[in-house]
Amino acid sequence: MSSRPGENPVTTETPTQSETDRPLRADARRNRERILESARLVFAESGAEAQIDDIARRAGVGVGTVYRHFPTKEALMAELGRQKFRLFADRAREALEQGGDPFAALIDVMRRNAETAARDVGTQQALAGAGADVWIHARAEQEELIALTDELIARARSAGTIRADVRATDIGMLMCGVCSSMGLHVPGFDWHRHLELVIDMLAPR
Amino acid sequence: MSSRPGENPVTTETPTQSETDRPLRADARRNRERILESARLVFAESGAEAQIDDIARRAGVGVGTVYRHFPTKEALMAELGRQKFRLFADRAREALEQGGDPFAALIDVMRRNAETAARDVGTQQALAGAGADVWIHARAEQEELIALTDELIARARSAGTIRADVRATDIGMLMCGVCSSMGLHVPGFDWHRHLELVIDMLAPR
Amino acid sequence: MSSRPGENPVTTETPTQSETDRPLRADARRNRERILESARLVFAESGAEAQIDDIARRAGVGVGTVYRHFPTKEALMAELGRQKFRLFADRAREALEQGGDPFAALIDVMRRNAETAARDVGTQQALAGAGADVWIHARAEQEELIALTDELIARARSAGTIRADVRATDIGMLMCGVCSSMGLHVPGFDWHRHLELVIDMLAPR
Amino acid sequence: MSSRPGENPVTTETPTQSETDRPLRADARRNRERILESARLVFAESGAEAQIDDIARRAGVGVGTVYRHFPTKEALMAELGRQKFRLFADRAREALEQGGDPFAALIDVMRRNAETAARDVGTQQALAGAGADVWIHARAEQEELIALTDELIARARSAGTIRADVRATDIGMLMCGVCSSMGLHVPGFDWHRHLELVIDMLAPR
DNA sequence: AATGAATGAGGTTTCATTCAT
DNA sequence: AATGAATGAAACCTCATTCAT
Repeated sequence: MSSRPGENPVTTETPTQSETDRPLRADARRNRERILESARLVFAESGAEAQIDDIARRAGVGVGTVYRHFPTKEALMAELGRQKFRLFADRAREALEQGGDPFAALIDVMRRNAETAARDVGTQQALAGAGADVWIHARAEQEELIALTDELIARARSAGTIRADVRATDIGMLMCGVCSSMGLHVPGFDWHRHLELVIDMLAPR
Repeated sequence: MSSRPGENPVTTETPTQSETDRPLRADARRNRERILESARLVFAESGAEAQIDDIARRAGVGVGTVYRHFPTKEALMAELGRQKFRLFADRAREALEQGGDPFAALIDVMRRNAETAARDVGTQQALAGAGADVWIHARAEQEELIALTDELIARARSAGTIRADVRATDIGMLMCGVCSSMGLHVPGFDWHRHLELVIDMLAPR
Repeated sequence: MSSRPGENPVTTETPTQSETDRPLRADARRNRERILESARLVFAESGAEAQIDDIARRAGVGVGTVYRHFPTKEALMAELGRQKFRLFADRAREALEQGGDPFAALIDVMRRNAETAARDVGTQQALAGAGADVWIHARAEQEELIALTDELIARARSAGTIRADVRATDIGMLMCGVCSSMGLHVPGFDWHRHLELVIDMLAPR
Repeated sequence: MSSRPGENPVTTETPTQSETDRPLRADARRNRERILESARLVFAESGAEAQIDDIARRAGVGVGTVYRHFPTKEALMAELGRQKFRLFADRAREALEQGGDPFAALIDVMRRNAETAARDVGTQQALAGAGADVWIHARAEQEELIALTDELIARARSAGTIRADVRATDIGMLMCGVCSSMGLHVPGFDWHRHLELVIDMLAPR
C-alpha cells in the first residue's frame, strides 16, 4: 500500500467523492481542496455553528459549488473526519515503515496527533457534536487506522515495552478523551497533562 | 441519601434561581423542576438540537414559562450542568462522610458518575458542544466538586492506595474523556473499558 | 389653582374609570395614580415600546393591578392622553379666569404646553403612534380644550390682537406639529424655533 | 422629468445597497424594488406594526429574500425614508432647474410633497415612531434636500418674495408638523388647512 | 383587591438547501 | 461547472393578557 518513494500520504490518494469515482477536472479538484481547507479554518474558528456560506466565501467559491462537491453539510463534515483519520493513518504507516522502537514510535504519533487536534479544536468539537452518521461515513478510514495501530502495538508487545492488554481501539478511545479536554476552559484542565497520564498508563506494569 | 441530620445534598439546597434568591412560590418551584426534568429528557433524546418549544411542551408548560425561569437557552443548559456537578459533589461528600477505604470510595463514585452520564449522553454532548459561557456559570459547583475530590484523593494518598501525583482536576479530565467516548458508535469503543483503563491508571505503580 | 366654587381642575374631577362610576377605595385610588405616574415615566423613557410589566414594577404593583384599573394597554394610554388634555384645558381655563391680555395669555399657555410636551417626548410619540382608538377615548377632554381655546381666541379677536381667521383646531394642529419635531434629532431642527414661527403666524397681518 | 443631459433624479441613481456597491443582478434588482414597493403598501395599511412576513408575501418573495436585501426591519424602514427624501430632493432640483418664480416653485413642491405624504400616512407614522437610528441612515439624503431647499429659498429671498429669516430646516420642521396632523382623526383637523397656514407664514410680512 | 406566574400567538431572524442565470 | 439569489421551515424569544393563589 504505502512506502515507495514518491508515494504521497493517503490524503491525496482518494480525491474524488467516495461513490461517483470519475476523476474530477483539474479545476474542480482544486476547488474541492480549497473548500475543505476553508471548512477546516471556518470550523476551527466558529465550531459547530460554522455556516456553509462562510465556508464558501472563504474558499472563494459560491455556495452552489460547495453543494456540488458535498451534497450536504454533513457530507462535508464527514470528509473532514475522513481526512483526519487518513492523516493519522499516514503517520502510523510511516512509523511502521521507519522501524525503530515501536512503543516510542506509537507515543510519538500520539503526541503529534494530539498537537494536530489541538490546533483545530473547533472542528474537533463540531465533529463530536455531529450526529453518528458523520462517523459512519469514515468507517473505512477508521478501520485502516486501527489496523495500522494494532500492528504497532503488536510489535511493541513483542518487545515487551507496552502493557499486554492494550488494543488499538483503546488508544482511539483514550485519544478521543484527550481531545475532549482541549476545548474545555476549566481551570486546572490541561490536555498535555491528560495525554501524559494516558501515555503513562500504556507502559507495562 | 446523605447523612448528618439537617444536612441535605446540595441538589435540593438551592432550588431557587441563583441570583434573585427569593424563595419561589410552591407551584413555580414545581414548574421549575418539571422544566429541568423535561429538558434532561429532551436533550437526552435530541442532543444539542433540543428545542425550547419541545422542552416546554413535554413539561406541560408554555414557552413563556421556560423563559421566565431561564432567560436563555444557554441559562437552562448551564443549570443542567450545575445540577450534574451538584450530584457528583453530593456523591463525593457522601463518600467522605461514610469513611471507609478512600480509594475504593473514589472509584465507586467514578463508576456511578459514569453510569449517570451514560444514561444521558445527549445532554452530555449538548453541554460539551455549548459555548464556554455555559461552563463559566457552573464554576462554583465545579470548584466544590474539585475540593471534595481533592479531599478524597488526599486521604487515599495518606493510605498509599493511589498514585502519588494524581490531582482532582486529573480525575475531572479523565472522566470527561470517558464520557466523550459514550456517544461515539465506533466498533470496539466501549466506555466501560475506557473507564476501567483509567481507574487502573490511578493505582500506585 | 382654580376658581369658581365647586369648579375643580378637570384633572381631579374624574378620578374613576370613565364608565363604572363608583368611587374607588382610598388605596385603589392611590394605586391608580401611581400607575399613571409610573406609566408617564416609563413611556417617557422607552417611548412606544414601554411594557406593562415595567410600568407595574415601577409603580410598585403587580401587573394584575394595572389590568384591574385599565383593561387594556390602550386604555392606559388613552387615560394618559386624557390627562394631558385636562392639563392643557386647566391652563386655558386659568388664563380665561385671570383675565388680562387674551393673546398674550394664549401664547403663554402654548409655550407652557410645549414645555410640558418636551419634558415627555416619549409619551408624546407613543400616543401619536397609537391607533386612532386612543384618541377617540379622549374626545370629551379634547372638546373641552377646544371650547376653552376658542373662547380665548374670541377674546383676542375682539381685541384685534390675533389673526382673524384662526380657530382652536388650528392651534391644536400647529401644536401637534411643533411636538412632532421634538423627538427628531435632525441637525437644524429645534422645536423652540418651530414654536416661535408658529406663534409669529398668529399675529394679525 | 429631469433636465441637464446625463443628470437623472437621485431616486434611480443609487439603486444598489448603500455600502457594497456592486451592481445587483437584474432579477435581484427587480426583487429589491418589489420589496420596497410592497413595504410601502403594507406600512401604509398597517402603520408601524407592519410585519416582514406580510411585506414578503405581498412582494411575492420569501422572507429570506427581504432579509438578504435589508438585514433588519429597521434597515428596510431606513431605505423607505431615504427614498422619500430622494423624491423630495428630486422635486426641489427640478424646481431649481426649471427656473421661474422660486417662491411659487417652493410652495408647489411643498404641496406636492404633502400630497405624497398624505397618500402614505402609515409609512409616515411608522418612520416617525422608529428609533433615531432610522433617521441617521438617511442623513446624506436629508442634507441633499436641505441644500437644494436652501438654494430655492435664497433665490426667493433675492426676489423678496419670502420672509427674510426662513431657512430650509424651518421648512423641514414645518412640513414634519403638517404630516403629523395627517393621521390624527380629530374633528376639525385638516392637513390641507394646516399646510396653507404654514405657507401663509412664509410670505414676507 | 392585589399579586405575579403562566400563557402562547406571533414577531424577527437564520441558514441549509435549491435553482435560475 | 459555477454562481449566488431565493426559499421558507423553523429557531429563539417577547409581551399583552389571564387566572390561580
